[in-house]
Amino acid sequence: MSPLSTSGRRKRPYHHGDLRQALLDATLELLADSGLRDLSLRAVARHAGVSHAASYRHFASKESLLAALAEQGFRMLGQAMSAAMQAQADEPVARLQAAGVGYVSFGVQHPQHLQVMFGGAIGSFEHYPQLVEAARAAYALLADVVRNGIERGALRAKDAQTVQAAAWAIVHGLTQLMAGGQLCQSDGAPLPLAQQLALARSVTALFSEGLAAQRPTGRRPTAKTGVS
Amino acid sequence: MSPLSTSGRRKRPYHHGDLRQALLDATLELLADSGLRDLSLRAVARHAGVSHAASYRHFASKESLLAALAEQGFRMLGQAMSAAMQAQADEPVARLQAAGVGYVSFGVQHPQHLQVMFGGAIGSFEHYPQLVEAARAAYALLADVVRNGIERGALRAKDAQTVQAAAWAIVHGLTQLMAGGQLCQSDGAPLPLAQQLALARSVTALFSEGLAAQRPTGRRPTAKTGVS
DNA sequence: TGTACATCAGTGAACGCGCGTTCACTGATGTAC
DNA sequence: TGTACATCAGTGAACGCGCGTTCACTGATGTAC
Repeated sequence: MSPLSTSGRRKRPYHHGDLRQALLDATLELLADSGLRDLSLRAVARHAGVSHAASYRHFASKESLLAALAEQGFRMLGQAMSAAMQAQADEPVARLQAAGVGYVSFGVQHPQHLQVMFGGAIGSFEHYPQLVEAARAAYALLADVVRNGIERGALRAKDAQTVQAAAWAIVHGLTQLMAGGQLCQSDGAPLPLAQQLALARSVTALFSEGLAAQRPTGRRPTAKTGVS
Repeated sequence: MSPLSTSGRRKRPYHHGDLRQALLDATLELLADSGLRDLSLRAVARHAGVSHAASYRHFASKESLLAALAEQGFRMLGQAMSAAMQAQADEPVARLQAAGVGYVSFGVQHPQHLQVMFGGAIGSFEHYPQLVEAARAAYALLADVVRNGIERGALRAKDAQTVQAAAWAIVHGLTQLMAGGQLCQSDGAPLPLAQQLALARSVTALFSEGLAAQRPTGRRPTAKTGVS
């Protein structure tokens, strides 16, 4: 990216090349180390190797840097859900589950983005129209797959809004609980990624099968069922 | 509480009476006004009408004050779930739903507690054993009603852990999305309390009925169902 | 190809601020005798 | 009932700090001619 190699003791060129992205990257690294609470704009600049005033060439304020990162996060979330759904046949229950797994999968793999998106760092989304739009678009993916499933008679319908809220809530809650360390191993250590994804699959399966107009195996409880 | 009335220009007695609780209350009020991000111990003391050093007679640090508040929150959460369940007959599906409504109801009515409990203000719960215990106890209520329902054959069983995680996730997610303002009216205004509770009831009903071993009305889709 | 000049990215010093925490203190309380 | 004294809750000044933001500046780039 930078015109001169930074290796070999060459002094860093006066112009950075892509400081905007470098600041966003530095922010993610600091968030991974110490969390939102302790994040400062000065530390971000320090981490990116520039003076702390330099960031004002790219972001109007600390909050607007975080808003840019949150926007990036919502786009990534949308892509994660889309990609997961496209790997499915055109079957509403399977697509709903896939979208849910995509949501959780994004969240547990990008907890820094999650913090900025949902951690209350941004006073009001309304000041950042592109952020509002990105968030809306991500939610719409989930809402659409639910609405479509209901219209096609594949999902039990109360009103669509209830089902949409429920679908959002379960994947959001699972993501937050795992990323926040509340849902963890019995010794308190966070679940390894593979187990997080496995839990995401089984929870979303439970939910979307419970929502299916027909029970998958007919009308008896699932094959796996057994009273212990 | 205070031995002399504070009205009538009587000067405030030197000893407060119950400064500990007054500091907790002041914290809640400031959280309601401006959120965790801007909360300072000095402002809390100012709000409670004492010098900013006084709080160190009651809390070792800012974080330990927040931990005390979080602990209080988890106890309230547990009470809200217990109370809601006790209003039900001894029927697992209804009790699960009631516990869920209790969870959401607590959260949307005490968003300041929620921030302290789940907002990342406390670096590590492990430093506060009573907090860990209160959080564990609250979760156990939800986990127990699920386990009991499965053992009695009233809830479909994958493994109990999946169902417990799913139950926790859906009520937690719904709470966070409503308290955080993400789940709101079409004009962006937060839902009024009555609608929040109504949504809590319908979402938890959808979930717990989807989980019931038998569909409530037999084996056809719910009475309300209709393709739009 | 060479030069003047507008543009703009990054610098470094400075502003003013409020923070968390510590400390030696003072005022009030209650208990032992 | 009265007094000495230990206890402890609250005070106010101080410490040291890093923060977000602004400003006049300088170095680099690229374009018009």
